[in-house]
Amino acid sequence: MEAATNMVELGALVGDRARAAMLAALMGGQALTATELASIAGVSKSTASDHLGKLEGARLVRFDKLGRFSYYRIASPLVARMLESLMVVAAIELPPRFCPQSAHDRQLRFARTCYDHLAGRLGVAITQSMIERKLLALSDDGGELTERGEAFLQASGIALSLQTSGSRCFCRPCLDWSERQFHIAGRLGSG
Amino acid sequence: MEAATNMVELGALVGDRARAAMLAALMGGQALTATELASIAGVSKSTASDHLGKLEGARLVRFDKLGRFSYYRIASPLVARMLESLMVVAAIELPPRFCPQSAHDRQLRFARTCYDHLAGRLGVAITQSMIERKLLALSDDGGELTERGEAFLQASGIALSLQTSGSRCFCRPCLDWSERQFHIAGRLGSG
DNA sequence: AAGATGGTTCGGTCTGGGTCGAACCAACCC
DNA sequence: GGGTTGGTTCGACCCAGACCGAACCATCTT
Repeated sequence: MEAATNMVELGALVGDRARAAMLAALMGGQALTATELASIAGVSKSTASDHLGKLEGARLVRFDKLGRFSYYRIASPLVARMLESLMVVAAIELPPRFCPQSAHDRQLRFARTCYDHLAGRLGVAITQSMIERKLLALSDDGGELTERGEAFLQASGIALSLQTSGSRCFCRPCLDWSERQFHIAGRLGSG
Repeated sequence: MEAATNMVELGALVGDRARAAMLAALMGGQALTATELASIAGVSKSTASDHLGKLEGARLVRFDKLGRFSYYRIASPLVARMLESLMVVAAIELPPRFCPQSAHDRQLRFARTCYDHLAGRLGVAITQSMIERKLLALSDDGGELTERGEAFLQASGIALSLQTSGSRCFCRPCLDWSERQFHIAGRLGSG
């Protein structure tokens, strides 16, 4: 089963406290420096450098050198979606356990971006509201604006290029790992 | 970053040769016994039992006891999609390397089911053919049958309940890890 | 030039967890 | 009952890899 060997490598990469903390932080969408990531992960700079080297070697993250700073970020939307799906399963399938919340964690749960779209309590609330007001209809793997929804957005002055022929899905549901509710991914979510 | 701790556990679970081999085997969709999985993973029964216990503890797999046999299977479609996304990233993002193919692997690449829908060289070929003949249109996150496509399936005598109000998306693209091409997931793919 | 800061490389240490065999339990068959 | 096979538990072993500090290089400031 050679096909599985790469998956092993990938899992092992994510299956480390420090690296996972770094990846989770980078899921915020903005690039972070090596020292920032070391601080977040709670390891020394040398250890962080080692980890980041491995993540970069596996093409999970990319980095740009700006002067003496190395700005790391998630390598691709594909990687982001993989991590998101990991977080979803981690949040739902794993047996519940005691999980103390830091102030920073609470703040993150309120409003955060999920790589490239709005998430957290705020993102979920907006989505729920739109569904209740019948502006939006979501299924398991896709979703669409209702006619009322289109009119509503037009009226709100939100400009949207509604051509659905583009390569990116207009919106898709993205199960939020912190709120365990759906929010909106795709073009609509990043508006 | 407590939110990441569960993800670590999950990654570590997948990031082991034996467990990944078991999960990959179970992605075939059919339930397998502990001994079969031990053989596939190339470990002793005791080791396999240990691994399966951990996977079951994390709710990644479920098992039913039938007599003295324990039949293990993937716990949920959510887990299957997570593993699929891992395989996709593993196949694409990781730097290419020499990867010898066993006869069994080649066979698997030709026709396999991806948890619950058709995949492998065959599934990809069907999908490509349908797109070329303009029976099907796929975007990044969704897809739909064209009018020609609906007519074609009707004519082929393939019965489909086309009510899109159901909870499951009619079809969605699923990037194949072995062929690196799209195939069809969702209701259409399992028909 | 000198100092400060970001980042990497290199040895060396140490622990978590993957591994097995043996003993044991449970279900089936004769 | 006695034998066989599927599966789990336990104890002991061992190694991959996570970690750090120190030395080092690169970039920027003064």
